[in-house]
Amino acid sequence: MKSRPTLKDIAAELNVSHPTVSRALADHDSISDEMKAKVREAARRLGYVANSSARMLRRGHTDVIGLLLPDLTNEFYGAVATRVADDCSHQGRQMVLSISAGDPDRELALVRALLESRPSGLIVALSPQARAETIELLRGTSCVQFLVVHPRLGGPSVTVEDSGGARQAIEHLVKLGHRRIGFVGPSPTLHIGEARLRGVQQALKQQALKLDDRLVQLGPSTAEFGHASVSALLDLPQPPTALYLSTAQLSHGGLRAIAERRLQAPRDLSVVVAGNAPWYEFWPGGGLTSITLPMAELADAASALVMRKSARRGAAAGAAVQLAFDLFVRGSTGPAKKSGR
Amino acid sequence: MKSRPTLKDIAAELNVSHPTVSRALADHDSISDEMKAKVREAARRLGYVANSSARMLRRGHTDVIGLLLPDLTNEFYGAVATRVADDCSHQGRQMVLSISAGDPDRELALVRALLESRPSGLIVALSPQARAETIELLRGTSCVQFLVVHPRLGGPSVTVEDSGGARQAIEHLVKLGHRRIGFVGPSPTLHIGEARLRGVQQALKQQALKLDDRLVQLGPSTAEFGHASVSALLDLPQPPTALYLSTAQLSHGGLRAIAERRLQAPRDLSVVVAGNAPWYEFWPGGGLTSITLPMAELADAASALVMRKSARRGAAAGAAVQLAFDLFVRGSTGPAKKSGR
DNA sequence: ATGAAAGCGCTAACAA
DNA sequence: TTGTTAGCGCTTTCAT
Repeated sequence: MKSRPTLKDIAAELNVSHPTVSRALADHDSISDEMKAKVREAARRLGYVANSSARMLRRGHTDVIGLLLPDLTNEFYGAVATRVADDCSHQGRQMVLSISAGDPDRELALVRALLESRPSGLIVALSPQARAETIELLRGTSCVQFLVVHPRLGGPSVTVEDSGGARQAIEHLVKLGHRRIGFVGPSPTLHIGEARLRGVQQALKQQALKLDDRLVQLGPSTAEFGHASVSALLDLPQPPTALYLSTAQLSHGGLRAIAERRLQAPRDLSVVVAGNAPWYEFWPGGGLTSITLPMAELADAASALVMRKSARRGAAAGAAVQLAFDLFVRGSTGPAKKSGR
Repeated sequence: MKSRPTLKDIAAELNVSHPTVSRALADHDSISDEMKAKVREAARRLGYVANSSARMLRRGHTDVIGLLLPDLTNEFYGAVATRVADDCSHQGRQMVLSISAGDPDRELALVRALLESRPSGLIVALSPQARAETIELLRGTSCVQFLVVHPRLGGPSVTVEDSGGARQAIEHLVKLGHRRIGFVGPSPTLHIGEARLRGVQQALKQQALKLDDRLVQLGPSTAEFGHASVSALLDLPQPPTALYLSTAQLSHGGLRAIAERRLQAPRDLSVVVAGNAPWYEFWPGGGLTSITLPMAELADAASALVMRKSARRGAAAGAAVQLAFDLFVRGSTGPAKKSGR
C-alpha cells in the first residue's frame, strides 16, 4: 500500500515544477487557466490530498481549533461541541477535541498534546483544580476560557452569571406562593456552588424570607448525591413544597428519588431542574421547569472570540463575555397548596 | 508575542547540537543522564512544546485518530465520542472530530480535511447517501466503518444486527399478551428502515400474527414524524395497545404525543422506545422499556480495530464485528388488558 | 556520547 | 507565466 502522492508526483506527471502545481491548486493569479485545469485533473486522478503538516511547517500556523471539555455525554457539552464543530466547518477549520473527564492530570497531558498541534486557537473549559503547569502552558496562547475562569490566566472568556440562575428559580417559586423551598446544590467550596447558594440567599432575602438550613443539601454534583439529598428532603417531617435542583446531574438523581416515591410534579411538589434536554419538554405533566445555560449563545460567543482572536492577534484580548441563565417555565411548577402537602 | 521555542533554542541555550536535545527528550540510551537532566530542565524552563507537524513530516505518520459522526447531541454518539476520546487518551493519541450533520457534501469536505492531517486511523459513520468521491478518498486508508457499511468500500467495520432489535421488541410485547402493536420506523428505503420492518414482520410471523398495515407508520427519523405518527395511531378507532418506536428521535416525538393526551404507560398502553439515555431509567412509572445499541462495546470495538489496524498494517483488514441490540425491560411495558383500552 | 548533514512536503521570495 | 532555491522543525543516518 503506497502512500498518498505529493505535489512532486503531480509535477512529474505533467512535466512542470512542483511550485507551479502548488500555485495552480491555490488558484494563484499568475497561473494560466489551462495549466490550472490540467493540474486539477491530474490531482483528482492521482487522488492527491494536501499534507497539512507540511503546509503548517512552512506557513508557521494552522487552521486547527482545539476544544477541551470535561465531558460529552452531558447534553450541554454535546451541544457546545456540535456548535463549535459547525463553526469550524463553515470557516474551513479543523476541530481537535479532547475530553478531560475532570481529571487535572489528564487535563495537563491533553493541553500539552493540543499545543503540539500548534492550534490557531483554543477553547478550554478547565477543571477548577487545574494544575499550575497547565496554566503556564496556556499562557501566551490564543485561548478562550469557557465557563470557568482561572484567576492566574488572563485573556478572553465566556462565562455565565452564576448566581443569576438560582435567583430566577427562587423568585419563580416564591411568586407561586412557595415558602418551604428545598435547595440541592454543588459544594460551596467550588466557585459554582458558592455562587448558586449566594443566589438563593439573595433571592430569599429580597422576598423577606430566610434560608432554612434543613432544606439545603450541598455536596458533589452527581446523580447519586442528588438522589440521596432529595430522598432526605422528602422524608422530612415537614417536607418542602418546592425543590430547586441546581445542576443537571443533581436533577437526574432528584427526579429518580421523586419517581421512586410515586410523587408527581406539580401535584405533590413543584420542581425546578437544571439543564435543558429535549425530554424536559415532554416530561409527563407538562414538562420540567428548568434553569438552563444558553448553550448555543455560549458556544457561538466562544467560537467568535477564538476565531477573531486567532485572526487578529491581540485584538479583544481581554474580552469577557458574560451571559445570563434562561428560565423555562413548564408544567413541573405550580401554585403552592395552602396546607403544604 | 514570540512563538514557542524550538529544539535549536534549547540547544543554543546549552551549547549543544539540536539532535542531542532531540535524543535527550526522546530518552535515547546514547545520551548521558546528566545531559538528559540538563535538557529537560531547560525545556521546562523555556516552555518547550514539541511541534507535531515537524515530527509528522519527518516520521511520515501521525498519532491522530479521525472520527466522523453525524451528530453529537444524540446521547448515543456522545457516548461513542467520549469512549473513543478515552481510548485515544490512554494510547497517547490525538482525536480529531468532525460532525457531518448527515450532509453528504459537508461529509466529503470533512473527510478531505481529515485526510489532510494524515491520520493513522479513521472511524467513520458515513451517511447512507455518501458521495462516490468520499468513498474514493477513503479507499486505501486505515478506515473502520461504523454502523453503516458502504458496499463499495471494503475494510473492517463495526455494525449491529439491525433486524434483531425490532424482533426483540415485538417478542417482548407479544409475550405480554399484546396483539395490536403499533410500529413507527424510519423509511424502508433506508437500509436501517428496511431491516427493522423486516425484524417486526419476522417476529410477528413467528408468533403466528400478521402485520396490520394501519398500525405501521414509516417516515423520516425525526421527532416531528414520531409525534405525528403516534398521534395518528392513538386517534385510530381501534388504537394499538402497545407501541414500538424504533429510533431515538421517533421515540422522543412519540413520548410527547403520549404526554399530550395525558396517557400513561403502561396503564393506558405499553411503549418500547429506542436508545438508552439516563432519564429512561427514572421516567415516571418505573422507567422506559428500551431497545438500545451497546454503545460502549461498539465504541471499544471500533477503537480496538482502528488502533490495531493502524499499528500493524493489513492485519485484520477484513474484520467485521457485528453486535446485537440490548433489550432493557422497565416499567413502560405491561400485560395487555383484556378489552384493549 | 555527541555533532554534521540530509530530507520529509510544502510555500514564498526571487529569477528568468 | 513558470522555474529555482531555500527553509519551516524535527528525526535519523552516518561520522567522530
